[in-house]
Order: sequence, then C-alpha cells, then structure tokens
Amino acid sequence: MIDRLPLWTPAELAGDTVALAPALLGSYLVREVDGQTLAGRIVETEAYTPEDPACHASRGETARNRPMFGPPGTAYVYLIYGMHHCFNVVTEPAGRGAAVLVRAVEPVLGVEEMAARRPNKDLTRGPGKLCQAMGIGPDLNGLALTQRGPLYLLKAPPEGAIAASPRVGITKAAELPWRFFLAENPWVSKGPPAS
DNA sequence: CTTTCGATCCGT
DNA sequence: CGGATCGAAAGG
Repeated sequence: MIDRLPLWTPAELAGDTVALAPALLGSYLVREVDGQTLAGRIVETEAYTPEDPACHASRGETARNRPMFGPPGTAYVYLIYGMHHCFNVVTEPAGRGAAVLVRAVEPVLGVEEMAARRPNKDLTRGPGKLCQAMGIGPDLNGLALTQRGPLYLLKAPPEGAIAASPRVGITKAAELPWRFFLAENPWVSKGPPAS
C-alpha cells in the first residue's frame, strides 16, 4: 500500500514554499515509534517564508529556528503556548529559512495508537493535536524527512479540489491566503473559509 | 533583567 | 471564553 510510494526528495522540497504547501496535500506523514507504524494523509498546510513577518525565520537565524535554515526536507518542531508542538517541513534551499506547517492529517495507519495518545476523539485536526497523536516531539526536531526513519514523508497526489484561505492564529500578515486544504476532506480543521 | 505573548487545545 | 504553561522575543 503506502509502502510503495516514493519518498519526497530534498530536490523536490527545494522549490517555492507557497507552491509546495498545496503540493504536500495528499502525501503521507509516516511515524515509526514503539514498534508501530503510524501514518496520516496531509489534508491541511500553511506556507511560511522568511520575507513574511509571521515566519519564525523572518528575523534571522536563532537557536530555536535553526532547523528552518537546514536542507529542504528537514523537520522543524517547536513548542507553542508552553504545551503543544507544531511540525513543519523545511523547504527551499538551505539557508533560506522557509517551511510548511502541517496543520491536519487524516489518520490512516495506527488509528488506535493515535487515539491512545489523545485525550479526546479529535485525533489529528490541528497542528498540536497531530503532533500529540503521532508522538512528534522535540526529539525529532532537525530530522531528515527524506529518508526512512522515525519520521518521513511519502509522496502521493492530492484527491479532490484544493482550497486556500488566510492562515490560522497569526497576527502579522494575517491576510495572506497561504493556508491550503483539501476542500472536500472532513479531517481539515476549522479555519477561515476559502478565499 | 523583566515583561509580553504566541503558527494551540480543552472544558465550560 | 478563559486557563494552562513555558520559552523566545521584545522592551527598558
């Protein structure tokens, strides 16, 4: 099944972030943990580029955002609001500081295990939720997603129409329509309507 | 150094 | 709609 799908390559992820954010929809995020394989289909993403003030890398490289300046396909995992984690796929050539935030996935493999990690039935509908459901934490920060390991990305085309809207939860550049989601997929989080 | 605030989630 | 809860960033 999804084992047959190809890995995303660093060369493919070196492209434009605002184009890659929708291009990642439909692909699979695979997590191998505790002898189990968990997987989710990406249904919602957001683009962040260094020219954008909402991007962590907009004010240059720091200890926190360092993975964003690594090679394309690097994982950037950070703590938000003191208690949740967000997972990003670093894009564009090394040194740029761009990434795609994965905001929601559709649970595909290891649904029971994901449910066991969550306090309620809302498994992976939101960046913090999917990190908790899939066991994505700071230990995976900086990891290469372009090779099989504890966390990696398998390329697959999206199903159905792709919609765009403003991004969720930001105050700067809040009007840019850089949130992308599969319009007909029920696992997409609640957010602004398509713009 | 001190204060502010965030790419969020949950229970009410 | 408020509280949780921590560290990075902003301010003095």
